[in-house]
Amino acid sequence: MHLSKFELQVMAVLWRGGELSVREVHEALSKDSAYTTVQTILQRLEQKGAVRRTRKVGNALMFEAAIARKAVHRQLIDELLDLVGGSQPLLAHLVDSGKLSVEDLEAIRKKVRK
Amino acid sequence: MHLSKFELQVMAVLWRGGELSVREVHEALSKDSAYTTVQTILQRLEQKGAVRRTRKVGNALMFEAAIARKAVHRQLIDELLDLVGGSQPLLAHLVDSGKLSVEDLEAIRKKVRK
DNA sequence: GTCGAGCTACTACACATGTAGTCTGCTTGA
DNA sequence: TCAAGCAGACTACATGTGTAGTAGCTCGAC
Repeated sequence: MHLSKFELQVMAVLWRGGELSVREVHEALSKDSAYTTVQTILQRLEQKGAVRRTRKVGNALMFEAAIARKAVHRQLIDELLDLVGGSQPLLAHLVDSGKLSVEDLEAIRKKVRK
Repeated sequence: MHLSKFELQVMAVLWRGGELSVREVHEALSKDSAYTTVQTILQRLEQKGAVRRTRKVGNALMFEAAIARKAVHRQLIDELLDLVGGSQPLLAHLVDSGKLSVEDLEAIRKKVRK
């Protein structure tokens, strides 16, 4: 399954918020897009099986993520690794651009040990 | 500027190979796509300013990358960081999926020191 | 019971992308 | 010199994606 950039943003909202209505997702997205646009994306996500309807609250349908955030993120990361040529180059880039500090590395090293 | 997945694959070939003809790029891509498809992609990349023609060798045009691999990769990585929520989660994923060893971390740590 | 606000379902459209065919012209070897 | 072949230019098309409007239904308040 492939999710577009906007679809991923909507998924991110659902992963954070759990069960949400279209309106709630729309508000979480800072309203850069129209309400109906968010609605359409949610519909497409449902067709793709990434999201499911749970119940109706008043007039509104509630949606929740139907796929795991971890799985999706892992796939994204794997694709990126292919493009940049592995973990080493990726980390090198992060260090270069100052996005990875010695403290970050230390924290991860502890995790690996466990 | 936004490059699609296939466009990125073509760029990767050019970053590796330097100045190449359409045929050479096509062969480097394992011929999963038709020759003319690669031709089209190269054309689009040229329109986007990601690639430029250098000279003619016999009948064939030669192409080379007009944008730096580093800059493109950095952008890709930044986008991914946004999606997964920063370096920490990214590294955590890498560790989880066994793509990041203690040795990798050690190597990077040395780099940071420098 | 009725009406209005809000929500869904359906439809639409432009642009990006992956894919590739065809036509025409240049190049080079015979 | 002339033809065969290779290459470029142009064209085409299905699908994905971002974007949003409209029509009609539903629920709650009065």
